Amino acid sequence: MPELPEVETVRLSLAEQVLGAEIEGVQVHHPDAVLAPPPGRWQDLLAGAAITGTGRRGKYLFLALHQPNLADDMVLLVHLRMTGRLLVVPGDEPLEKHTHVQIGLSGGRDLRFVDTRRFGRLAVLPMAHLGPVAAAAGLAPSSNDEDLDGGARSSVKEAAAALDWFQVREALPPGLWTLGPEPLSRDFTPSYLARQLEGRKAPIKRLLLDQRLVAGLGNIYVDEALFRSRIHPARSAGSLTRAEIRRLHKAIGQVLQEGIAWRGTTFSDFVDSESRPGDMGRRLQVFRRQGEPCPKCGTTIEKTRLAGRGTHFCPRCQA
DNA sequence: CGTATGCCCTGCGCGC
DNA sequence: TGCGCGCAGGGCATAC
Repeated sequence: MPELPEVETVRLSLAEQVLGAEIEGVQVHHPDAVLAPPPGRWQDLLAGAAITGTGRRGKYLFLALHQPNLADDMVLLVHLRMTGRLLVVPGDEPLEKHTHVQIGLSGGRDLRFVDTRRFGRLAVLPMAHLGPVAAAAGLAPSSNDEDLDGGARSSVKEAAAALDWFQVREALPPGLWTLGPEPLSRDFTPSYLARQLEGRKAPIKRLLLDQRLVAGLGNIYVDEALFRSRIHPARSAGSLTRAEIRRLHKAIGQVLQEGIAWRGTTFSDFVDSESRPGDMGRRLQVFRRQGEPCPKCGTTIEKTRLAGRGTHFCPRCQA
């Protein structure tokens, strides 16, 4: 299940592999995988575009696309959800089952979106319409002024018009516009976290999974951060002391950094764009370790259900 | 507004 | 060996 470290791992490997590549063709094999524009428009819209940048915001991954025909840069938005994979493979490789979108690149390679469970989604939109989200994701538009002469200029269309962006905007996931701060940025401070938790009765785990509070945490890293800060996942958020909030804030940063450093957690599906699994799984201290001894105190790790999710914790360390 | 629930979807592991 | 069932869960619609 790709969370922030897994999405960042995919972004980094994609940047190595496809930055500067040109898109030669697009085939949408499963229409449900694309939110917008309609599947039939992808080929014309993307063919000839160059991949000029990568970005990430929470669990959303972005590729910046520079199409010489268009006045504005575009963005390919990807959410991997549970089992989505973005793979770069030789273009003549047989299509793996559940390959929903196939993007042919210069150099005879394919960028493929493969997703067993079909929860993942792709979209193309004008970069300008991502607004502040684009900047927060680390995307910067490139100018078309330099590579157009007067004749070409008159034929340039705006990406907004080409994409019928009103429809595109309607189709985008609403959660994209309400993401909380990046947990590894300066915006995510202990005092911000304290303000968000103040007076809240909900279990701390449920709030940490809410992308509006902080962007990019999922089930794995929430369980790990709560273990490392010695807080029971069912604790009422408003009952956390200042010391506990400081510990939690620190643990969130550490566990995410560690996840990125080890290139993500692989249980079954997750791989980066070179199909390499991540090594963080063996570093996890409680997630999917029910029945094993707690690495700190030896007590048997338990698994319960909280906020609709499997929840792992040490009943002794996390009082 | 805050919170709880069900849905989407496929593969896998379990019990019989 | 085969079959059916439950589980896995991110995000969102819906209900209260």
